[in-house]
Amino acid sequence: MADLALPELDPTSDRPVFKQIADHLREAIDRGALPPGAKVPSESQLMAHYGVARMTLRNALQILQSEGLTVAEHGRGVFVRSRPPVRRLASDRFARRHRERGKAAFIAETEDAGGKPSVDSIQIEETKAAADVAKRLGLAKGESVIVRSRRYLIDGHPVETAVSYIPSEIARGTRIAQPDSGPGGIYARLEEMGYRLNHFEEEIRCRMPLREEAKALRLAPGVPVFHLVRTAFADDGKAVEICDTVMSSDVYVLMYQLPAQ
Amino acid sequence: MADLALPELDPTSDRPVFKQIADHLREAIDRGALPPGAKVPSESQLMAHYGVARMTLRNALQILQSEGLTVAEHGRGVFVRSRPPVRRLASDRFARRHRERGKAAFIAETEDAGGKPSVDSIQIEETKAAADVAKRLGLAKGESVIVRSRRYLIDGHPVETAVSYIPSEIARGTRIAQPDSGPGGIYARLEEMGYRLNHFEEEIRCRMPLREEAKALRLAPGVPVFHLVRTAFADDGKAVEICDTVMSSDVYVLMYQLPAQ
DNA sequence: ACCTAGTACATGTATGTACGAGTGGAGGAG
DNA sequence: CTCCTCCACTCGTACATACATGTACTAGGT
Repeated sequence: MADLALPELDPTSDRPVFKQIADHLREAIDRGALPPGAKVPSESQLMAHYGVARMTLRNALQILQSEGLTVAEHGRGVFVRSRPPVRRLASDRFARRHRERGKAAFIAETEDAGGKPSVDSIQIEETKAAADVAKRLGLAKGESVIVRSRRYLIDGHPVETAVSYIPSEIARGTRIAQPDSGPGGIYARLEEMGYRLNHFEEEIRCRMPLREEAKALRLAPGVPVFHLVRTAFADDGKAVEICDTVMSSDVYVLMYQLPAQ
Repeated sequence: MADLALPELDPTSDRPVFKQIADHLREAIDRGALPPGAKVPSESQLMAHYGVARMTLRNALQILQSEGLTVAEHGRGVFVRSRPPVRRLASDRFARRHRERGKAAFIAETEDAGGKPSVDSIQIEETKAAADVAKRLGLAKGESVIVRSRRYLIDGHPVETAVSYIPSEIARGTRIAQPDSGPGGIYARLEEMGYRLNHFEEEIRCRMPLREEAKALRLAPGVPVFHLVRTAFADDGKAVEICDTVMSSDVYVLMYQLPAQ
């Protein structure tokens, strides 16, 4: 703790003690005195250093945690998070040339990056489309859709959940309604069936995860998620699929190319 | 509080009390019993209802706040956040046809959406490019860049901060190095100067804000930010500008179009 | 050599108290 | 009637204490 050089509290400051302590630790992290993976001094050590109550300290540590700077591990200590964004999604990831290699976008990308992709929790059901889904797909309210849910993992770590909706009229009885949708994924099947894909629209939000999302993606506290809704349009201008995905923000960097013209 | 129908605690559950309370309140919010803007029962009311200590309650409320579901207002109460995403950035926002209308992207978009755009804190300086900036701009380390910082507001509320970097060799002595960059913004100036823009690349991350960012954007606790870095490429393939922006996630939804081909 | 119990230490949960500080309404002074 | 003071209620900060629970290491027994 010596090299940390944590300053003393400033009793004249208006800033509350627990925030001052959080500032000191944050600064130490920024400065590199507490590099990623390093153990933050324990609560008792910090209590002794600052001469404050444990609650005050926990409030300070809570701030850092909610900022995503640290993770607490029960019984072990508090550690500085290391968050190397691993995956980048480029804007040509759904290009037909990739699909023709016979691999779904996620699989191809992950292997290219040297990771081991996997998919689990695949569930398929058929239900009436909810209002927003129906709207995006251009369906009448109450029309039926095939719902494909699954979770993507890289090297065993969950990174993304995805739920696709395809009009039942298109997908019923096809391989799209099977757990294994076959080489090239859903989009390859759609094209085989004559729905030549024209373009995609992606809508991106950023927010804190719901409880179930945090659980499914094993997110540390203070980690927000990308919420991405992609709509696939066929050549006739009709939407043929929408895919609702929630992605851990630690792992993803999204990349897009925009025309200037 | 009667219509809230908050359940009693389950003493047999393994789930800690403060999390159970958070669950109840979250459920009430989801259910609509606590609509956006509604006042959450005060700490003392909840203490009476559940028969727990104040700290326990504050822990529960802290969870909701860190999830971005509520905001506490000192002396008034805790309220359910209403967060209508207002702005959508379409992927053609930098199309030349908009630029030729003589308005910068932000101004045009905001006015179209019926808001009053403004820009403040405009600062211009010239410094040596940091490593990552130099790399993106294809400059040698230590080469000089013009740095334009500013903050964008809609109806007086800050929504985005942006910092642009342009090689000094290009921008020095031009209007780009002036606080008012003129009609159509930086990109219009670059094209006038013969750097015909070819395409843009955007790189999007999502994370919790730093303290200064939260302050500059007046973010409530539990609100993450989009961190977007755009690189503008001229027809010769060289990068002519990069723009590093931090956007409040409750105000923005980003939209992109991807080709299928 | 191996396994186990104990122990020290870490964070997690929960109670209680006290006072500070912002908000807004009630009620009295002018 | 208006203004202002005061008070009740809100959340914010900080203290002290207790016990629960997870982790890692050590000493001891088998």
